Amino acid sequence: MLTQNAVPSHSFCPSLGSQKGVVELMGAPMAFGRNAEIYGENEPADYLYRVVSGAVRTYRVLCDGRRQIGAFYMPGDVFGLESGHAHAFSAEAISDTKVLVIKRKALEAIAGRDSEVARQLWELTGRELERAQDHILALIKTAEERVVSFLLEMAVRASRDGQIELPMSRRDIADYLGLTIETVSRTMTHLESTSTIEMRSSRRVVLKNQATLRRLNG
Amino acid sequence: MLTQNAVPSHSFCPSLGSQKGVVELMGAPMAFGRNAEIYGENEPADYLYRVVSGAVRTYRVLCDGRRQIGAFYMPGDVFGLESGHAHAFSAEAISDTKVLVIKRKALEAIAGRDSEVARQLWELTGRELERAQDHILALIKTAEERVVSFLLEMAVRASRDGQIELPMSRRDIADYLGLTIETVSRTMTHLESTSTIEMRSSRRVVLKNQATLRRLNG
DNA sequence: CGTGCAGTTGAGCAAATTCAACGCTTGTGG
DNA sequence: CCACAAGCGTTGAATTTGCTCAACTGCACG
Repeated sequence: MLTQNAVPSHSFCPSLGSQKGVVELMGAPMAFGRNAEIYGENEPADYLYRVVSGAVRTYRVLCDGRRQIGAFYMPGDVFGLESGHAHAFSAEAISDTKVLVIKRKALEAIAGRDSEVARQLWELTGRELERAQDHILALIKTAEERVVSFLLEMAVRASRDGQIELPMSRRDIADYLGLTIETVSRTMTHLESTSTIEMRSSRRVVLKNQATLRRLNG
Repeated sequence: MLTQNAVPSHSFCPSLGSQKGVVELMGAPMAFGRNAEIYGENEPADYLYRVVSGAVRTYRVLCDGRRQIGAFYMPGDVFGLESGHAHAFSAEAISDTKVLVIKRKALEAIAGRDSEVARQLWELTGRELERAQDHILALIKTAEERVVSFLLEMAVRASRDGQIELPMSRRDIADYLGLTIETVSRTMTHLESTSTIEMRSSRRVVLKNQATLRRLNG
C-alpha cells in the first residue's frame, strides 16, 4: 500500500537528471502484449504509469482515420499524467511492455500533504509540456529535418553502444512526424546513401555523421 | 507586496471555467507597446504574466529564420509559466498590451505552504500542455483544416457579438499554423467565396456556416 | 502625395503524397 | 516440409498540395 514513509520528501533532487522522485518509488507492476491498449482517449485518468521495459505510444485519431502519435515512452519514462480527469490520448504497448501503475488519487492525496511531491508532479507535467513544444517545432520542418530530429531524439533515448534500437514501425514514425511511411523510408534511404546513417536492419540504425545530422536538423 | 492573505486558499474552484485562482488576485501592472519583447528565449523565467488587455505571441526561431509561434494569449490568459528555470519561448506584445506580472519565486513559496495554490500552478501547466497537444494535432492537417481550426479557436477566444477580432497579422497566423501567408490568405478568400465565412476587413471575420466549418476541421 | 506595410492574387515549381508493384520475413495450415 | 498469406519495408511513377517568386491593391502615415 501507499504509505507516507514510501514518500521521503527529503529525497528530492533539484536537478532531476531523469524522472526521479516519488513516482520512482511506487506502483503495481503490470504487463501488456504488443499492440495492447493501456488506456483509451476520454477514459478517466485514474492512473499514471512508469515504463519498466518495452515501449509505449500515445495517439489520437481524426474522424477520417489519420492518426497522430503524441509521444513514445521508453523505460524510465512516465506517461498518463493528465491535469484533467480524462486522458487526452490513447496509449498502446508498441512491443511487449511492463509498467508500474500508480493510483492518481493516492498520489494527489500525498501531494496535498507534501509540497515536494506536489512539485514533482508539476515538474513531470512541465517536462511533458516541453516535449510537446519540441514536437510542435519539429512539425514545421521539412521531411528530412523531421526524420533527422527523430533520429537525434532516439539516439539519446534508445541507443545501446552507439546503435539506435527502434522499437516502433515505420508507420508509427510516420504518424509521429506527420509524414507518410514512404517519405520516412525514402528519407532514411537517402541519409544512408550519403553515409550520414547506417541501417543494419530497418529497426537498427547507426548515426555515422553527427555533424551532418545536426546541420540537417534545421 | 505579496502577503499570505492575498492568497485565500478557500477560494479554489474545482472546475476552473477560465483561469481563476490565486494567479487572478495578484501581480504588478505593466505595459508593452506593439511588437515589444516581454521576455526572450533562454532568459531566466523569474516572472509569469496575466494578460489584462491586448494580445501576446510566444515563438521560437530556427537557425535559418523560420519562426514557429507557440501560442497566442488573450485577456485573462496566463503565460510565461515554465517548469524549468529558463523560458523555452520568446514573448512579444502583438498590439499595445497590459499585463500583470507575478514573481515566480513568491508564488512557488506560497505553493510550498498552500497545497491548493500548488494544485492551481499544476493545473495551469496542464492546461498549457493540452493546448500544445491540440496544436500538434492541428499541424498534421491540411492547409484548409488548419485555417479552419484556427478560426474556430479564435471564435471562442476572440469574438465580440458574433464577430472575430483578430489581433494578429497574416504572418503571425501563418507562423502559428506552419503555412505561408499566401496560403492563409488564399484559404480565407476561398472560405469566403463559398460563403463559409465573411471578412468585413482582413482582421474582422464572421463565421457564416459553423456546420461546414466543423466538417472542414478534419 | 509619395512611401511603406499588410494583404491579395497569379503563374510556375518543388516537395511530399498517392497509387502501385515488389522483396523479404514470419507464421500457419495442409 | 513446403506453400501460401500477411505484414512490413522499399522503390518507382504520377499527381497534388502548398511554396516561391512576382506583381499589384488598399490603406495609414509622414
